[in-house]
Amino acid sequence: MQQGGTTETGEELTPRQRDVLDAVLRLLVEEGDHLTMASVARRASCSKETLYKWFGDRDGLLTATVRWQASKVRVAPVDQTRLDLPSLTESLEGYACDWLKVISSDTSIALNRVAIGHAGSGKDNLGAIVLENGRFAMAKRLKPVLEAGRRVGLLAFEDTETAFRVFFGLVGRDIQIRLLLGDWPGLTEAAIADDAARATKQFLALYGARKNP
Amino acid sequence: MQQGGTTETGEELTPRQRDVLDAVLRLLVEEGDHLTMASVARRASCSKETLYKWFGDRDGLLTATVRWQASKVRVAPVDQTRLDLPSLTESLEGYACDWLKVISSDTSIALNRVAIGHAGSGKDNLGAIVLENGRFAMAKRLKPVLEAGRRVGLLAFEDTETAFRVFFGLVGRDIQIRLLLGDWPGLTEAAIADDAARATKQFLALYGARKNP
DNA sequence: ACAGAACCGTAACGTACGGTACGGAGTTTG
DNA sequence: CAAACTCCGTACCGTACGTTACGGTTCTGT
Repeated sequence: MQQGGTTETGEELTPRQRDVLDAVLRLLVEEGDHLTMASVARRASCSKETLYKWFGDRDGLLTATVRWQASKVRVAPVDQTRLDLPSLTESLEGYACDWLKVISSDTSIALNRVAIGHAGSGKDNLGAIVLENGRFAMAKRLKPVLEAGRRVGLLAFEDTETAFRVFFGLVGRDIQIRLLLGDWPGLTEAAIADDAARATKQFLALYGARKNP
Repeated sequence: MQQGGTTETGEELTPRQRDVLDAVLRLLVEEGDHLTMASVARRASCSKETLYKWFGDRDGLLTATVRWQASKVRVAPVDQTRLDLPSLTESLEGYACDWLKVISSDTSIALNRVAIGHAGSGKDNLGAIVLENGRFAMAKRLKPVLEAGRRVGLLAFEDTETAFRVFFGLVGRDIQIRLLLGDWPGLTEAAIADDAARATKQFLALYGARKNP
């Protein structure tokens, strides 16, 4: 399962350090895991010695970068003031849009790629960090909405986790794996909106409560 | 390496060469992309010179390995003799089972990881090969079934591609990305069967002809 | 049996890169 | 100004690994 890990949220970073990590992020998008400590130092206009002093080693730098990006992505939770079918639909669609935008962003793709590469040579836990701040964070954010929907009789399901995973599948489908493998399933703003609407409609068709007695 | 690799299906390989590629496959599962030419030569009991003579360079070896694995995975197409709801359901469930077994296998995970890593440092087209023999091959295999189902009035959809992708999402959900990132969503034989049945049921609920548009 | 090709094992070469050391410039403290 | 600290730029070191080279052994055809 997800190990709790040190819950350092990527804070206690100086502005200068954030700049460095942003440079790493940009390099990661451009060169993938192929970036070298020298290229980072050059791009960030800092010395390698400083990199090692701040982040320990290459893996530490990568880990800090993943954490830093994760701390930036935190989106506002979907809050439910009044719950009716239109507002629930809107929440789900907005959530799906957010999610599709995240997974199709250059940064997310690059980060997932490097985390997956490291998961192969299982040295550090980049994969766990990415998973914790991606897939699991999104679940934590959506589940209260699903359960609220069930409480007021708009949704019907037994297991929240299962329902979430179905929604996840309906939204993401083959998009993430294709992007990671270098395919480009043309995700425009409009296509994302369409996808979000379709996924929401289908999810409601599967888990929407029938007319109550 | 000089590309020129067109539609080489991984054939014209001698048995000895296949043995070598199988060794690469095993090493890929064990060490990920971290394998060295020396380790391959040692494991396969061949000389490095032979590796370079046969496969050109490291990327050529990896490409040949991906092609070789792809040529092994070819599963028999789902054939439809008579089409009624039970047989369609069975076809879809069987297909989903196959697919889940493939994506959760050590070999598939290792291969997807290395292909994704290479897609990042976009040097060769491993990602395209994996995609072509994975996701797209599965689509080619299932689409005739879906269209046959529509022809006899069991299914209702406009775009076959869209319907396929929804089924893909319902089956795979978050499983592949979690496996690639090193998470282990406990996929037993029984869990796979359950998942396949659930996905099929939900797909029929969405696209079964009895349903409203 | 013999020549030549194919192949194995190992050694050697060159380079890329992670990690370290050091001098110097800028800033803070006193 | 001086001492202490931080950090940049660069040179340096050791190692890992891709690639090549070569001597020795097995296989193949005549």
